[in-house]
Amino acid sequence: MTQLVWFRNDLRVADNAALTAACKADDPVHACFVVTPEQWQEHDWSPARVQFVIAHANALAEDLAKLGIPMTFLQARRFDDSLEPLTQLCRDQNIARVHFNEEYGVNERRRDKALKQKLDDLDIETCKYRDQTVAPVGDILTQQGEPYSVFTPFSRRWRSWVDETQPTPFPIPKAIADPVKPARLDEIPDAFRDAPPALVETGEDAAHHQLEAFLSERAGAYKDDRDFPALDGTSQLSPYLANGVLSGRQCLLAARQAQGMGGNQDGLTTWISEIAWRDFYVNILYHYPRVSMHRAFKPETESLAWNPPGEQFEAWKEGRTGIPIVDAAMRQLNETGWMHNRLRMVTAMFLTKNLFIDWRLGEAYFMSKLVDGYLASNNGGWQWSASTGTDAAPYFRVFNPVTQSERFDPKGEFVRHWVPELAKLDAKRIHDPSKGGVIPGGYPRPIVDLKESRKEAIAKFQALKD
DNA sequence: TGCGATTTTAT
DNA sequence: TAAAATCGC
Repeated sequence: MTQLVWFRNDLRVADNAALTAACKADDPVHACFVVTPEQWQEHDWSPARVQFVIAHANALAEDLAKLGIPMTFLQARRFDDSLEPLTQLCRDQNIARVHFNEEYGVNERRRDKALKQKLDDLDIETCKYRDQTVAPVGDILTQQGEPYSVFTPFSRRWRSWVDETQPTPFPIPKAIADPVKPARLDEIPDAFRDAPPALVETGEDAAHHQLEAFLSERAGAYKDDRDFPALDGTSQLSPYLANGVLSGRQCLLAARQAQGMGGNQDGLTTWISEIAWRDFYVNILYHYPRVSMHRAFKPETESLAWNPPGEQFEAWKEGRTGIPIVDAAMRQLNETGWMHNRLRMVTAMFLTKNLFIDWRLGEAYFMSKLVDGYLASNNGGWQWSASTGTDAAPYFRVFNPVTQSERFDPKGEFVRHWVPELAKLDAKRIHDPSKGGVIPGGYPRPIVDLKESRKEAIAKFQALKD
């Protein structure tokens, strides 16, 4: 009776429901991971993310090898092509049960359903686990048994679920056999060769060190510092979370322990609510699959006539809009594969409201660059900014990127770092160099009038009501 | 986590 | 008369 664990978006040995279940019986355990480059391209995975995933799939194979669990790396072009090698592996290894943790994108769900049917025919059992979130997906519901579509009541319910349930992470399974030689993926698929340098260290241990360092050194100031992109105010754990090297549950438990030890309660509470946001958006994806099918959560916004993406879209992508904070943020994204969260909102709102370009194009571009690209959160964030989503920004509440820059980068340090053309401007002028004085050579004038475009966007949303 | 116009309030 | 509160997009 050999057990197979299929790893996908859960590249960890600690706190892994599928792995824990597979190791429970006294049976041999095998592991596998499927490389699907064309599917990844269709899903706009970035080179940074693919390289992160491959590095962590290798690290996982090493950790599993120490537990006596051999890893097989399978190759397929797309999800559809992955069923055949998976079932072949099951036959070769005489697998009795396949264990995996659920994923919630439509293509992933279709793939898993098709695999289950195939395995049923072969008399192989399929065991799936709701391990992507802190509270199992689908369990946080209103008193009427409906899914929440507003964050605040969701998070209240989520918090009391956490208090009642006191979830604890699964420990790393004990070794089930002698160590084996780890398998290794050496090839990076061609499309993903060109990536920025790794943002964070590789491996589950490194992820846990970073979590501990954040909680002991910076989480206390999180509430005060997290909105200032020039500060090191955020946890920087998102690449690990997005790809399952860390679980939300591990982060939550570590944060609650830090709270119990008297850490700054406000900072930790604010950070915990970010973990709740992650669960919230995964639940939205689960209950409303249309959001992962390029559809708006709010159907009436489907009729908005977005501007065709032309030169303005190119300028946004490349960080030459003439709005310094937008350009600084886009250059940070392009050069590092990561963007500060406040700036994700600022740049997304600028694209969707001031340039009035379809949020789907921005969503796809972010995915194509981010090392922490995570369907649920990225889609949720974009639809929030575009006012097409659940609990979205009201359409009339449009960020002014210059005001945001003055408020959250008051000395202009962040802008100065990423837009060196403007380095000589003082803190008064750097947020809006087109306002009086000479614009430094090579830096463009704003490609859009912020005031006018804001008014037009509000009018277009207003017209939906008539 | 908006902004600007208008009305009300404090002195 | 200026600051604060309120209103509507």
